[in-house]
Amino acid sequence: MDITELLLNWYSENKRLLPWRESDNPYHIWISEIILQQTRVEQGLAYYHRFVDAFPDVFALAAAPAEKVLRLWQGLGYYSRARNLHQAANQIVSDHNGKLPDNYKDWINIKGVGSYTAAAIASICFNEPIPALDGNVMRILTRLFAVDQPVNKSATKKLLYDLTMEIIPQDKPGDFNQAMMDFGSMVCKPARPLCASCVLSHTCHAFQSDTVYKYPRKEPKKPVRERFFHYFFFFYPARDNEMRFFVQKRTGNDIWKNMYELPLLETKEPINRENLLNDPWWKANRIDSTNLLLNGQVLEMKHLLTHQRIFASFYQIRVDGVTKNRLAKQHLSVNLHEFETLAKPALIERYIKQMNV
DNA sequence: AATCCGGGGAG
DNA sequence: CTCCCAGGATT
Repeated sequence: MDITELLLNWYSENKRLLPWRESDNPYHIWISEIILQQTRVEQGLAYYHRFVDAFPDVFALAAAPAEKVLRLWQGLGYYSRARNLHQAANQIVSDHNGKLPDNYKDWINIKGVGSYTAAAIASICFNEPIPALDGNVMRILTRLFAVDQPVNKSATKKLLYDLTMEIIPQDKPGDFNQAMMDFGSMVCKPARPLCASCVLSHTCHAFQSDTVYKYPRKEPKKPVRERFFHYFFFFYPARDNEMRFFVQKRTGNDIWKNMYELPLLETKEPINRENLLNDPWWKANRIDSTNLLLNGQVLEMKHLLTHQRIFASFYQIRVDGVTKNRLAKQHLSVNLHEFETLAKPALIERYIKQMNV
């Protein structure tokens, strides 16, 4: 038996039972593929259920406010996926009468859909024999064929694409692509792959030469950027004695675009209390910091992203009437309940939760 | 072709 | 801690 046949046999006996596999609705496949980009199945599962429940079809998704889509995505990361998905739904409704594309070429033109996702949808839903190269697949291939080039290079990806083109079956490309993903996550795992029980080990160049640990090769990545965020929980009692505080929406090309956070003073370096109070930020926000922070409590939190390390300090400050009015001009005033409905970074969510303890 | 964009789980 | 996950857009 050849690789393809062995793999499909393995798949028929070991495939994972996943909700989107019980459906032949391209919308479900599409949503699942976007959610699972750079995201483990276990992490994405609950989001998938909530998402298709809230937005059962492309029309519901297109009609939804962008803020609601982003809020549902909260905690999943890579939020451009949510923004693009919403744009894509509107794109499909306005340009395609709400009919989802039925081929690779048209899917690749949809916002947020790249070569992998277009290949996955086209092969699973429409039987187009196009390789869907994700991290799992590239790991399997580099081991199977002992590919020495680093996988985080586009030239290597092209090579692996051509290799896969050789073994993808014309009759069931969807099963093949999904089989590769399951096989990669269950057998040909990043660490401690199950070579002893692998049905492909006899043809695996890495296994045969006892060099599985060398693959996939990766070019070292550059060090992460460090950032220092100083968040201010400016609170005040409203007329009904309910606590309200100020938040703002992040704009520009930075992390957490369009999500809500507390008023933020960012510095390039760690900063002491005195320099913090003398920062031009206060003048820019027209706040008199002279008597601020004197006995406010500070909460330190470290937040790790793939490419950034954020050291966050949270300052709780009760503001007087004048400061409140100043802040109100450039910030949104909310209570805890209202803030709950807004999309916010995991760091902010973590702070709010911790605060209530 | 390189860089940026999140968050969480495994080891 | 480090690495990786059903990658894509931007530059």
